[in-house]
Amino acid sequence: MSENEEQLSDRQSFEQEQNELTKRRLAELDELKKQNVNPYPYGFDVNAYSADILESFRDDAPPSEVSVAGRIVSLRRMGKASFCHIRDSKGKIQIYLKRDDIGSIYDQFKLMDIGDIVGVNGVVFRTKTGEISIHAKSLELLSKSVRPLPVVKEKVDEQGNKVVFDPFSDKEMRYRQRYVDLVVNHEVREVFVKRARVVSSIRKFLDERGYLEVETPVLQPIYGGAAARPFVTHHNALDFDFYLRISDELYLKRLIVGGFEGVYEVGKDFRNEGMDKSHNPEFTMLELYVAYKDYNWMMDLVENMIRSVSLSVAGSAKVKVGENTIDFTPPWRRVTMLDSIKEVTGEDLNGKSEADLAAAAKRLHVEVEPSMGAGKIIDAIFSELVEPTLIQPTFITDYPVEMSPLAKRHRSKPGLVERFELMCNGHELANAFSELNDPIDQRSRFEEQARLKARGDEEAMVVDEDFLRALEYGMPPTAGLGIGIDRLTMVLTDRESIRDVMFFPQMKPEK
RNA sequence: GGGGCUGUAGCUCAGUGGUAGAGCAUCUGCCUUUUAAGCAGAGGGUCGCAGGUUCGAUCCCUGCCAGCCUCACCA
Repeated sequence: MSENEEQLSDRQSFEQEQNELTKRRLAELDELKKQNVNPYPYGFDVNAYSADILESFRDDAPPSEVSVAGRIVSLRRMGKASFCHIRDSKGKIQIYLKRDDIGSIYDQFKLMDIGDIVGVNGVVFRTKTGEISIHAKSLELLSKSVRPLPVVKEKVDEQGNKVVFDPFSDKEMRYRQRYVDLVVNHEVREVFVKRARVVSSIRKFLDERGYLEVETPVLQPIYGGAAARPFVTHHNALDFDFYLRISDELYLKRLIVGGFEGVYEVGKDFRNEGMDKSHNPEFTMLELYVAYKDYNWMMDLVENMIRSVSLSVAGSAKVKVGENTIDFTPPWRRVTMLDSIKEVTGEDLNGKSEADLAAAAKRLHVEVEPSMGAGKIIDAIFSELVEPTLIQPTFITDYPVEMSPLAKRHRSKPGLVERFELMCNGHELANAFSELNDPIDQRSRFEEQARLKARGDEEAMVVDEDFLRALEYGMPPTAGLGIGIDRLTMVLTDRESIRDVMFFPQMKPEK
């Protein structure tokens, strides 16, 4: 079937899909056109918003006239007078329409429905039952809705709690048709407003310190900077397969080599792996690299930055997340990975051989594979036993070198690197290190990764010769940081699924 | 990938091996300050898809599709 034929067939199926409700609305649309009403006009002069009107209304003030626009979300018709609520970007407000006041417009209004977008001009007043409303002098259809919206009703009970009836709650539909979710479940909108504030407050914080926001390639000939499987795509003109980036790291460090002393990028990374409550195939990452600094300095910066983000987004350094209250007030606890394991399990793994580590894992009922090296065993014990216990923001420091091929060796602890992860609410929020800038060591670390890859580790890194060449020219000592913006937003908005902080989380295509 | 749960009207959900149900929404009538408006009446369904068992399947069985939870994997 050709593309055109498919489109044609889609249109036919849309027509077949029309049910009684849709047909009814299409008939109303025709009737409005017959009455010379343009159901899709070009604009409307708005001069007021629902929430502002409700806030500024005074019973003893002279009546004020306003023009508002929004979507009809509830409707109560009583013969020759009607009430409806319209929702605009700031909230909703009741409209009162009386036939004797608006004449033929009232007949047009009878052809409108929940879901239609209207502009209203009228006078603000308070009804008998006390609700601040707009007494319409005119009403104009701004967009006719031909597909019925879920109708959610709510009331406030005696205790002052909002009770919702028939909520639009089907998760699949809420994600696939986020536009409906946003219209009907208005509180969803708040999450995304906060998300935008997370990003803008990070930008403000970093810009104020003089770091330069940059953009680096999403399509990369070699992927790197993280342990993950990539997506592959094809460039036709070059006849070459590119990878969608799994991280920005190696490009940003090239810019440090080039002489920028502080660069950051906020962008999408793509990882071709499983999906769950904290993983989406594409996600947003902040990466920051600052020359002449190390990971200790970076911990200070992260504390200050996230405190400042929390203040901007939540209005406080303390945030309620599920059952817990998380306090981002610095300083945060800093503990080495091995010490944290010792605290939780009583096992001192410092300097232990691989066999000793495997035995310790067995004692702790942590499953390990024979193929796992020392670093992976330690990581497995940490992930399973320690990570879930870390609710308050905590820096876990000094990781085994074999887990961190891009991090600089620890200045005093053999076998470890200068790396930290920020743990919070039982999850990792950030990852950072003193960046490895020794080109000889970097080459041998890549070669070790290549050996792992040859052994079947699909997530091992590949050797990036151009990146090595850049390091050979010389990179200053540098501190690097990555923060998962989605996960940070989850904490700051108290959402337990990454899907709830993304407008359009990945879904299998509808059939 | 394993396990569990789910899919019935526009929305939220009951339900049964024998013509498919409710509330809200919709439609008709009445109603000029209602608010989960109300009163009276009416219409609306490929019971996710495809097979199988059966005289008969929305229900039982198998496969598939999609979603959620969970484990594994994974930053």
